[in-house]
Amino acid sequence: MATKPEDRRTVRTKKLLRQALLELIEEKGIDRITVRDLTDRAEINRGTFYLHYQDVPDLLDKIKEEVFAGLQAIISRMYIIRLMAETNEDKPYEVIVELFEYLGEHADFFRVLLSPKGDISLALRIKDMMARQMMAKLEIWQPREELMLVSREWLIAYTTSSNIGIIQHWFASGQALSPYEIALVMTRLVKNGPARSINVEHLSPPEK
Amino acid sequence: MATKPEDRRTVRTKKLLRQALLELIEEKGIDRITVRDLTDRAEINRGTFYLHYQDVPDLLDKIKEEVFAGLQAIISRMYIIRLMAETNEDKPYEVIVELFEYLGEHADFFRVLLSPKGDISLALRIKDMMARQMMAKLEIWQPREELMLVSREWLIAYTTSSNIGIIQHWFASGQALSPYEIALVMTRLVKNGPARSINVEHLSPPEK
DNA sequence: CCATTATTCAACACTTTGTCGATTAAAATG
DNA sequence: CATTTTAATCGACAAAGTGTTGAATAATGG
Repeated sequence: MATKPEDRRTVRTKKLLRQALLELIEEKGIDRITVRDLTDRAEINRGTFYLHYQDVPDLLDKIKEEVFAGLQAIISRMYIIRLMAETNEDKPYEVIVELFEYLGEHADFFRVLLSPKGDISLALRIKDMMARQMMAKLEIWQPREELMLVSREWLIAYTTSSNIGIIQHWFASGQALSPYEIALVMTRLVKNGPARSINVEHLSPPEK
Repeated sequence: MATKPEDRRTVRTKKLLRQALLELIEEKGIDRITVRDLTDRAEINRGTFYLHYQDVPDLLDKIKEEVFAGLQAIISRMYIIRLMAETNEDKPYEVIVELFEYLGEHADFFRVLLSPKGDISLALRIKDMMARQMMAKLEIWQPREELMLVSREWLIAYTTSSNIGIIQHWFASGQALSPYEIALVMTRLVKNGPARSINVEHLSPPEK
């Protein structure tokens, strides 16, 4: 991946456009952003935009690619099944801590793009990464699908989307918890499931 | 809500626009659809569009409102906590069956809008409906938050997004399961959680 | 049948788009 | 430092989309 170092000017232009895009998405949503909006905000010539990108979605795609590589690296080390089956102490699974640390480092990007005004396809791509990883591991660890309560397909759909949901809510909360704390929350939920997490034995049903 | 019955012509126009919009979203995604695209596809005059809607997002909003009412009615009868805490037999929670029946009745709409090319805000709105409902019930059923493994906030983020994930995957699979079957899958996952669903006791770890 | 109203049609000014050639400014190179 | 290379700017362009208008036409409801 060691490509030629880019001209300082193009680096500056791309950086300004990235920043302008994130700001504008937050302000008016991913649609409704024109090339002129971007270049006005970034204070560059409109023609310059077309020297680097085809259109607004293309710019977004290029920016996404930057973070995908790092994300893929972490997710590929994530053994959700190991988390489910092995870890017994009340400690967060380390790779999940790393995941949230990485997300936090690129918070300006993820906070905007995983928000309601962001880009649905980003969340889907992350989900897809997790799903592939999980399917590969699951086929080895539990080859007898008939022993499972639900088939792999549905378990994966369930788990990946709940994980994304926790990530999205973490940013929506303004990253209220530390990577360690939120990883612990996720670990507990995955290991115990939602039902046991409410502590059924101590419920106070209104009338019963 | 018993408003004046609409002129046949406006009913026809709105129906054609709805159909055209869903087709075009599927073909080219929610962005990139122009008013001209819509009116060409619907075979109506471009000016007619503006007699009913302000712009493309406005049309989408109006169409969404149609199904929200019905959805809200079902979700308000959904006691996810009851599902978690009470039901012990291996039967799907009835309200979830109803939910999937309703989704199936409006499959043309949900299939497109919950897909990758669809509208992120629809899924978020449904999640929000579920979250409000769940928070209200949870505060009554488990007033002592400190007894829970994770706080209400995170439990709700986890549960609602996993539910949306199952719904999205159901449409992505071409509604491969019946409402009863998919409701059973969801019931099992919510009650047992992902970890127990893989049947940990019978795992075959590669080397261990 | 008639009054009402939705739709059509052509036209309007305006914005955005994508591209282009010529010019200017900055960076890389030796 | 001087020279070459390349990025950015500028103005202009046709094409397409936007949102609105007023007059003509057609369908509807009573």
